[in-house]
Amino acid sequence: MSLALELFARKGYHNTKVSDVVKSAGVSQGTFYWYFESKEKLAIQLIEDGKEKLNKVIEQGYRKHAGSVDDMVRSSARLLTDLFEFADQNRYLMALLLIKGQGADPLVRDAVSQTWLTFEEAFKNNVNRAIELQMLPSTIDLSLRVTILVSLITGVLTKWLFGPMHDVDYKSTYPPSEIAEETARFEFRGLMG
Amino acid sequence: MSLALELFARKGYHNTKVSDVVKSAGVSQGTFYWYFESKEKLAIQLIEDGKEKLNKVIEQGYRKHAGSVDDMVRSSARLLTDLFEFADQNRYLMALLLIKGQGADPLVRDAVSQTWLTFEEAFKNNVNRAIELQMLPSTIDLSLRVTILVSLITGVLTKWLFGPMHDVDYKSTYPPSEIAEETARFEFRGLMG
Amino acid sequence: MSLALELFARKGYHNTKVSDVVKSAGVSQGTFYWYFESKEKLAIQLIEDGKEKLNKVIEQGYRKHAGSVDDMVRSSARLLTDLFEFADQNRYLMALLLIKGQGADPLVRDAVSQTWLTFEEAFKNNVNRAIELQMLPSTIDLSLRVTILVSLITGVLTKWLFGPMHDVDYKSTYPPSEIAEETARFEFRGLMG
Amino acid sequence: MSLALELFARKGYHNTKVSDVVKSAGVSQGTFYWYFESKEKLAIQLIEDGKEKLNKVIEQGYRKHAGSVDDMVRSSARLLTDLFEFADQNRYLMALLLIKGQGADPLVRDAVSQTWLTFEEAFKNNVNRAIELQMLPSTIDLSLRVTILVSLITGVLTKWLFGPMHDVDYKSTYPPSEIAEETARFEFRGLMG
DNA sequence: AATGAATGAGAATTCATTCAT
DNA sequence: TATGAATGAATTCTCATTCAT
Repeated sequence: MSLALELFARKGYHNTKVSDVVKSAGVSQGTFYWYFESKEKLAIQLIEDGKEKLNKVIEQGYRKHAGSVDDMVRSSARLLTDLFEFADQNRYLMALLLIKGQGADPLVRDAVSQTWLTFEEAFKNNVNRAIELQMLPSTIDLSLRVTILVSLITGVLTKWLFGPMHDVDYKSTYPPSEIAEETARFEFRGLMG
Repeated sequence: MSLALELFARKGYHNTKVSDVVKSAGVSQGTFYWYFESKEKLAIQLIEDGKEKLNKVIEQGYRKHAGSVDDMVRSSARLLTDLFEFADQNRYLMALLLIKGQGADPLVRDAVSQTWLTFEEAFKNNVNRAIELQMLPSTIDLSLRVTILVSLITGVLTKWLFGPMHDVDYKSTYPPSEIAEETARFEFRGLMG
Repeated sequence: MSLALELFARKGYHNTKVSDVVKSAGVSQGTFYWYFESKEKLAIQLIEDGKEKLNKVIEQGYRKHAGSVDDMVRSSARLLTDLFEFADQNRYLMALLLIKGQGADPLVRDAVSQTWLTFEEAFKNNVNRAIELQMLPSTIDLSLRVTILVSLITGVLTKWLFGPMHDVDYKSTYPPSEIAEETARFEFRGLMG
Repeated sequence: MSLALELFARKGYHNTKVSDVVKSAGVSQGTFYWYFESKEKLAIQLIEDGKEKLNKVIEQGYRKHAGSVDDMVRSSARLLTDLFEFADQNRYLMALLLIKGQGADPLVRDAVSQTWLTFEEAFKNNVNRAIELQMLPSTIDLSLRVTILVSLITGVLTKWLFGPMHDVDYKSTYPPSEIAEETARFEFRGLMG
């Protein structure tokens, strides 16, 4: 299955044939259909499994106590570092979620979109929590700012992971912590208004 | 051709069949091949035509004179407003460039990637210009910040245009100017460090 | 038309597209159909025109008077020299008749076959004439020997013109007269029994 | 596969559609591509398999010991009888090699040409052997005579198998042995100079 | 559980021919 | 006469899926 994930990530959904998947796994075509209902279902399952893992990372960073501004930037940076590290260790999953999934069939695309909806929801909760704890000013356009924030994070993540040419094997020169801190600074300043 | 663009944008490259394109245009299958070498070449041509138009928008916003900080935010907001308005009026093109292109065949993907490389280059020049004019502090990690900036812009653009579900017909509640201004503020604060 | 002949000879009937023919002639596709009913008819016409020319060559060599054995070999060699020279000057025609024509459509193939039937007939008449003039012994298996004779001639002609790889641009090291004389010797000895 | 060979022989390469082949075999179109990479590869494989079989026939006739002139004619006649019998039992193969193959695509044509190159080589070796054994005079133009000899054989073979109209179902009135003997006589006289 | 041969519904593309101008 | 855009039927090939073993 992780072999299939790599293939989807590298070649895209449509350019990954069932025959490619079984070849890489060293089994027969028929065997594939004993394990998976269809190619589409396999892709959806891969995405949903990935969604769970991704959510766990974000939930762990969920803000619990109030703190100073410094605390806030630091905890944001920590969460983003976790996220970037997770992403780096799950490149094929991220490639499917960030880049290749949208070229697939409707149900696969929906699974990808759901993943990012959940992701955004988690961030919204986190920002809301910061407002509750009065670490951030409450503004009317919170939703817009969170939108921008999530766009910033996925945008940076994509570029950091895959570079400008969307190469699955791209390796950024920046370590996760550095990109996370810089992004957190953008985030903080942006959210502070 | 713009009909094909819409189809690519809506259904993706692989799920848009040549038969769909000709049906929507009301011509025969053979006629398609009188005008286009292949489906792949058509997609590439659409992307390259779009790239030109997109570049024109950005070039017009190129910074010429020094100015105050306020000037800078305002001129950035103006450029972004132009960009968002262009994107809004060329939703199908942007869908292909931002979302659907990466699911296509290698040469099509390359054309998309080239478009964003050029895009990033233009922004880098613009920021460099601002540094020359001493509107921005020169920092070592300019490249990283521009990367983040471009990620921010494409991320916001994608979400504003197509919403969280990547729906081609999505309509944001924010007008171009507002999203542009808010993004410019993020940008400015981020770039100022 | 001679351009079409060359294309048929080089690429074969099916691999020569009407679009190739018109391109080489510098006219439009439509114009082709003003001059020729169809691609098939064009090929047939080319073959039938060639048949006429080929027949003229053989008819000129038709035996009129009795002569010595030496006369006979010499007149045979002369006929074959004429034939080989004609063939050399009409390589594209010969390629179509000897090699490429059989890959074409039924009616084209028939035209080719008819050409060789006529060719064989002419040789049969010539041998008959030699028997009448008592230059050759009358044998029961004349027909078989003429068959072998014609096979010999077309076989040698093909190889001499196009070499072992059937290359239209092949150039034999033997001049027409030499190959003709050698073939005539084979012929004479064969026919004499 | 032998069904495909028959179709190629009867209708020619281009007029034999993959759909014809699968229809005659009673399988689906997809099955064809399970067994063969492409129509072209199938034709090439058929030709190369045939080449092997044809070579075996000629190799068995390879001259080993010196003998009288009579021996030579007899052994030549025996080889040719074998060849004609083989050809008669492999009419479809011979039709492809002798007639239809040249109308096909370049790679198929090359496979056919290679077959005849090998064939000629084998005959050249055989004649050389006869010269070594001093059964034939050594002459300068051996190469020319072998060329003529091979032309004679393929020419006679073609006519004997398929008649003047190149009809795959043609049946000559001469038995293999008779045509072989007559051809051997032509051959012998020709080679003796 | 596993195989691998078989399927068949399309897919892109080709090309001889037609036709309005 | 000549054009070139348009046609559509035909063709090769693909590939997710099925099924007998």
